[in-house]
Amino acid sequence: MPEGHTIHRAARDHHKILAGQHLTVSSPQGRFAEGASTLTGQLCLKVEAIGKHLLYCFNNSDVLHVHLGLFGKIRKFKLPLVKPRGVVRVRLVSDTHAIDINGPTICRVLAPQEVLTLIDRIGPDVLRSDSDPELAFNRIKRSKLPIGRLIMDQSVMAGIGNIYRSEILWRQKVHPEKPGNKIDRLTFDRIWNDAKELLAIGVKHNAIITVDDSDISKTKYKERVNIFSKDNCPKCKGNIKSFKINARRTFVCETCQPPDH
DNA sequence: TTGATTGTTACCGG
DNA sequence: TCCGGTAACAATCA
Repeated sequence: MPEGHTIHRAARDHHKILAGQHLTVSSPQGRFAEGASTLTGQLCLKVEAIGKHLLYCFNNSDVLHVHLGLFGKIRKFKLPLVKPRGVVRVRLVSDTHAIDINGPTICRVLAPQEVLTLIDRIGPDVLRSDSDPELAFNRIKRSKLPIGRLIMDQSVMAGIGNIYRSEILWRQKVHPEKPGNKIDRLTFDRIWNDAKELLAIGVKHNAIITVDDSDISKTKYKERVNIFSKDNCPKCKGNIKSFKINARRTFVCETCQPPDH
């Protein structure tokens, strides 16, 4: 489920519900996230997203670090507590709400130094105002790897997932197999800015929307994207080609995104 | 039951 | 050292 927009939306939402409160942290099914229950009673200071990572920061300088991976889910409830659905790894309870986290690949408590190490290996996040896109461009321009791989490499730049990758490169007319070192500055800026805008739309609507039509939030998923998992290009009607980059499906219209130039 | 999936990491071999 | 491929892990649904 999650690309960067999902995590940023959760962070914003959870901050409202949890910050400034002493939480109860538990693991209802008994599969304990490492050390999480020790956070019970701690004051939650803030919740923030860095790339696809969620950080719940507490008064004692501990941080609950969550990464949803491919299948992780977050559910939010108003009190009173309801029975957990599926295997809930961690349940965070404030005065008003409960948050259940199912299926994360990472769910653990970090000490301050570990948080710094984590932040250090995450590239600039397109959704954060404190990000420096220069760092991403420096990596890309020195790499022979395909741009489709680089923009989804969270250490190069953070936030883009498999759907946004195909959609952004199509919108910017860049072939996903073009090597990073052939991407000029203007093209990189277009990719970065488009990612920023699209993910922000994603946060707002809680959905991946990459077509330009307005009032699109009510339509079906398939109508919100241009080429991902589609057969024909909405612009030129030509065939969409599909292949894998890094074991993930990628889509390209080789008419609108010519392999050269 | 099988396969696929909006993710990431570790490990191996070239 | 770099890079591609593969497996592993997570949960759910068609």
